[in-house]
Amino acid sequence: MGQDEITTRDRILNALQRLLVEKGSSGVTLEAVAAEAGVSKGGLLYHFKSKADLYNGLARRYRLVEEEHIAEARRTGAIEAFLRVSTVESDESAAGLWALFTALRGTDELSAEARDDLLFIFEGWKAALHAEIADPVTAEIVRLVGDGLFLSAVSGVPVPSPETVDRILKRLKDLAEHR
Amino acid sequence: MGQDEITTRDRILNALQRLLVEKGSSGVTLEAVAAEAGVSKGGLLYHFKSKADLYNGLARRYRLVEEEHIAEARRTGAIEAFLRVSTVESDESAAGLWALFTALRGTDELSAEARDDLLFIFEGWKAALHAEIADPVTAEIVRLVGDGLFLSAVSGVPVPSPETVDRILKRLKDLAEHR
DNA sequence: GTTTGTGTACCGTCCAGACGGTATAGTAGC
DNA sequence: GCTACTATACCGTCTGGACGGTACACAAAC
Repeated sequence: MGQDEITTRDRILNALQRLLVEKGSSGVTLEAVAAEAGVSKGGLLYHFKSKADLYNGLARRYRLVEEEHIAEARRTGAIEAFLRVSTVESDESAAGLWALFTALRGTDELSAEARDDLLFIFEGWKAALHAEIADPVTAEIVRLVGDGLFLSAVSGVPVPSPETVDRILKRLKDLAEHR
Repeated sequence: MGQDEITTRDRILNALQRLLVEKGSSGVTLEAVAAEAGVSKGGLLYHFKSKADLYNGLARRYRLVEEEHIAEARRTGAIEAFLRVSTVESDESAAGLWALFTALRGTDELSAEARDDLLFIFEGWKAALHAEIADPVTAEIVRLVGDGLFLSAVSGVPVPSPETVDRILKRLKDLAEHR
């Protein structure tokens, strides 16, 4: 299998993500994921030996991707990167992350492993913000605004307009710099 | 049935809330809720004619309670009330609200009705904050910090210490007043 | 003032379907 | 001959929901 082709494994994880976003965790069955990925049920179970293993795989993939984001943000400016990332509306990946995050609690089909992978993402952003912003109270405010934006963007709660987000970003940058 | 006794209906909703918090939405089955409430399955279905109806009932109850909170907060000061409400860690009602909120999406067993009831709560707080804070950008920042706090408090993401919350509150009040 | 009827508040059982997971036999490509 | 699958059949379990029945309170009707 060539390295420029998408692996079946990734196709399966994409299918899981899509189903999670579109139908929610109750729509995720082994057969549905297999069908969505264009794979037989047996084929799916060849790659992921159980449903929990499937969720673990997706969580792990999110973590690896987000580690990259965070590392880059530490170079280019964490405040702006964080608020931009948190605002992504209608982004499939963000919606998937949220869907996985909410599916995670309340279901014991999610292992502590997956949970830790996802929490790591939040912790990683937190650490990056505190590294960049001297005052810890301001850093926490920025973090909470970002988490609030993420919650809004991805869960149907009213989301501020892009212009408002820009003004919020400017205000927070001011707070972080002088004073 | 005396008016000082708790109704069976409320006992059932309490049971649903408890199960939602402790086991998550996958732990919510008609039989489990009935058992938790000390009612037979048939009895449960007498009060709520389907699982969706059951969720609707809980969402509606949250909305009614929260309308009261918001109305009071408009009298006593929305900023502080909002951030305090959002910080409630290990509060059963808040945890239940969160559990319901996350169970809501991703399952079609939740009607638009229930969804609207919960979104109303977020909208209500938003309106109260904007009524109290002249500058809309500041008002949005306060709202997002609160939503971020709520997300943190209730979902396992790292939560700031109570002292930090106090300092955040003070900082936000300063922002809201002068300038 | 007891028979008759109506509504409310349940209980217990049953069932068709869906689900996770296992198993097995077979196939195409390297 | 091993890897990466497909296809199909099957099992045990659980679930939402439907259903029939029960107990009791209250009210007319006679």
